[in-house]
Amino acid sequence: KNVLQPMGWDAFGLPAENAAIKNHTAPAKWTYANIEHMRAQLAALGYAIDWSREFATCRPEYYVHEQRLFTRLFKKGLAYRKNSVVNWDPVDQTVLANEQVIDGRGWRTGALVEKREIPQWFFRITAYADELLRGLDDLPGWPDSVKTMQRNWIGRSEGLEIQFAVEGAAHGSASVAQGRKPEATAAHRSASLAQGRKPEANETAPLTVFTTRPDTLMGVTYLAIAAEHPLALKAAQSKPLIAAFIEECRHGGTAEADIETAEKKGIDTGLTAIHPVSGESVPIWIANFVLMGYGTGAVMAVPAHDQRDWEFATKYDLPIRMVVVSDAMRDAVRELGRDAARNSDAMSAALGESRAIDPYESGAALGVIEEFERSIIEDGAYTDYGTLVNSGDYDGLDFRGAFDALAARFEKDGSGARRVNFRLRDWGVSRQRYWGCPIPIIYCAKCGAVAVPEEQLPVVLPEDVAFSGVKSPIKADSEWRNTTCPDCGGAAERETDTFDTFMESSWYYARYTSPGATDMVDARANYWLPIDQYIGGIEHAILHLLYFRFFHKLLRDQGLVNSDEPVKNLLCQGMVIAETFYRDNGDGSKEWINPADVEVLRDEKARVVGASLKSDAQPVHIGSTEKMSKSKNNGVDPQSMVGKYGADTVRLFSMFAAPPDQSLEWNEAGVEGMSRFLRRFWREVVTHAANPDHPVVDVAVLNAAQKSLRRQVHETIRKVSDDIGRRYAFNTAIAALMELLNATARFDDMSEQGRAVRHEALESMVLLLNPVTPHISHALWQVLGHGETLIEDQRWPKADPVALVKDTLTLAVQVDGKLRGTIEVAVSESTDEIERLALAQPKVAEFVAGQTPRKIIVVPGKIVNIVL
RNA sequence: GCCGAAGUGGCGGAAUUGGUAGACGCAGUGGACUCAAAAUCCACCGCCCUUAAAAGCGUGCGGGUUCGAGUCCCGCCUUCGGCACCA
Repeated sequence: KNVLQPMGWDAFGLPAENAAIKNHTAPAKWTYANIEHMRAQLAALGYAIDWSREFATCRPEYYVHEQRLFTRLFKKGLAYRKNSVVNWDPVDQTVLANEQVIDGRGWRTGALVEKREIPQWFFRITAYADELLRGLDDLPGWPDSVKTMQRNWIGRSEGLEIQFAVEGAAHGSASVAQGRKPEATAAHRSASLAQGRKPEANETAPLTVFTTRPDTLMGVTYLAIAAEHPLALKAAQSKPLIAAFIEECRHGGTAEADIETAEKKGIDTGLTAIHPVSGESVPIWIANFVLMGYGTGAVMAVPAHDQRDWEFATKYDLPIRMVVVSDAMRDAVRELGRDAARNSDAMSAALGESRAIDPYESGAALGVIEEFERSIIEDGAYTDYGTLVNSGDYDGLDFRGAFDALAARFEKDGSGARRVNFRLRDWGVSRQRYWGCPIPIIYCAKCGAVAVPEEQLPVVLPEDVAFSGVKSPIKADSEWRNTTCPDCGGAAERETDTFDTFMESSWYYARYTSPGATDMVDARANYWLPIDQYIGGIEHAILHLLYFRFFHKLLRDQGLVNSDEPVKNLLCQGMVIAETFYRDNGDGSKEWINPADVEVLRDEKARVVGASLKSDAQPVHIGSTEKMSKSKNNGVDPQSMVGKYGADTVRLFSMFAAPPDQSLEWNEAGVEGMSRFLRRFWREVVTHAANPDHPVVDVAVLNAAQKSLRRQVHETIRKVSDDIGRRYAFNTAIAALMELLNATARFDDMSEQGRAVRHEALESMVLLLNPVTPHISHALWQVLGHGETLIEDQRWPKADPVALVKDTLTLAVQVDGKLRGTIEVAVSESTDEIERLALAQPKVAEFVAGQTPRKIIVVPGKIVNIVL
């Protein structure tokens, strides 16, 4: 019960390098009844693809398990269908991956992409958001970085949902103070922070916003809604400019990165909302950075205390109203207020007792406050928590106080409520592909979406389909598509989307425990799960590792497994990265060229100045350095190295190159050294074994040199065990073994005990290297005289505490923190004697030069620092 | 833009809990062996000044804490991973 290692699930789907299929130039009739068929077809086309590592759940015989799970989730409401916005390639009429949309890195850019809403299937992962978040606290064997990323991704936030009544009439200039100067704001302030007036009966349903900063509510100067918001669409009906803006928002990627980095743009709807506390009218804008998918698709904008709102307000000349001051500012004003309050103590009393404050009552305080407000207006939002001002009844409260007071107020009149919101969105599992596991749904005009009954599962793909150019062939295959409704028996159509391959990577580990099971897994799963040690790339820190945890909980709730989490210990490897090279195809797409086919040109300082294709010597563009991937064609095949040096050398080399959690730019320089090390090791063992007797170490009679080598042997055993077993630091484990080999080679004692110590050293090294170089270790174990036993059956060596005992230590001696010499002291030496020896050290004495040290710091076993 | 990492010689990297920066390996330089080459072995190998020694400088940049900082704190820069359809 030990280690499960994920296999390359990239091999699940159709290989991206199969250009014939991607470009729809494959034979018109394509038989792909199952993966085996597809492999044969690809082989016939000359694509050598090794499917032996393929994970089996993409095979039709496993469809039934996923489909059965899906139909059960569908009936429980955990799987549902809704419209979702995707990146659409209008030229190829296909869904684009976000990767393909980003300018300079992918195939398509801005204008060539549009957003399109298509119906998609989702798994309700958000129903498990809280459990997925809390579960992270019970995963001590996971890296903190991954847990932090998952916490942030799930993004639990507490806030208020607040309703703003919408007015039909266009707002006039009188509604909100337009000026952004402090004087104007002050003037405005006197105009009204009056009692909230009740919204009148409205033509339009109230607009609900979610905010985590209700303390800034009185600073709201506009509302922003998503381009897809119903209110925006309604406004577009009568206003062509708004319709044009919404259309503009339909272009550009759907990726969060695109939205966050895009220029902030907006347009006034002409509609206004009524502030629920002040009763003021605030304009409603459409903004490209507000997403329909997040929260309610509408936000309250507080430019004084949110940087994005500030930028938007500055750009469109919307008012900025300060309603929170920093605690430092509050304290400063309090001081000034105290000074100025000989007669009227209102200011300090207010600040001290949380009553209404008016900083403008004190001339000195006014200056300070005005300065603060000016800095907000001119330099940017103040986004930290602080004390409320300009907020009527709420003046003087802090964040928590304002939150509670406003929550109570809105909950009382039903115009708002406390709410926990998650950033996490439901998992879209539909893919518009013609391979993979079909989604077992039938659409009936009368009954709607109906799950295929379990006894009719699995739904399999048709044997023969015809490519029709741009669409998934099964969508055009009316014979397969047309069916009857399982409920009413009427004419109906099958869902033609298939599942995302993240589905397979979410349960393969569980299936591995139960080969041949008739259900997804059987009782064997509970013996093996959770996995003790899982290893995977850091690029999966969020999506795969979250879906995978979610799926495990689904399996648990189906009664298939009895644990809460799939994996106890997680090691995330860094990426192997490599440079990318490409040529523009002239249609916005790029042809990616493998680094092996490229000649990199360098100047005399070894800086890269250009690159050309080896085959035609014509220049190619140099892209960014990225993780190796099929889509960027920047993978390197270690097979040529294996052919030249052997698998053990290549394994040793890749383990030695860097610690596993660090990313590494692949470079074959250095493999020669690994080969050299293994050859030396081989020679050392064979030379030693030429002498057939293997004397046993007698600790009592060892001389100093023998003791010293033996100590190094056992220190190495201890270090390698810790490096491999606890630290996953294979590179330093190998370095320690190299040092031990160097020491052993220098050790030329041919006496009986000399050979005994050498034998122990070499035998230990063979055992310690076995996990990394199993072939050579296996052979050398035999060479060392173990003809009858296998190294695979040996116990891992254990450090002998007797061998580790040391008599003396070397201490570094610093003068004023600078290293000036070292001293050799007995392990048990007293501090006083160490101080005396340190001061007596010639180099140290020179720097002390007769001065009396102010302080001598002795850190046992490490260092002495003499402070002058 | 946001979240998570990383930045140390010519190169990959080491320094595990704040305690001798550069282990180990590559590349390089000099030497031994050899008719010669390969292989192997020995020595040197951060920067600066220098015949040499000594001193000084040095872990992306700018500050700070500490007897002592690659390691901790504050502010930046650059690179990599993720940002929901690459998987």
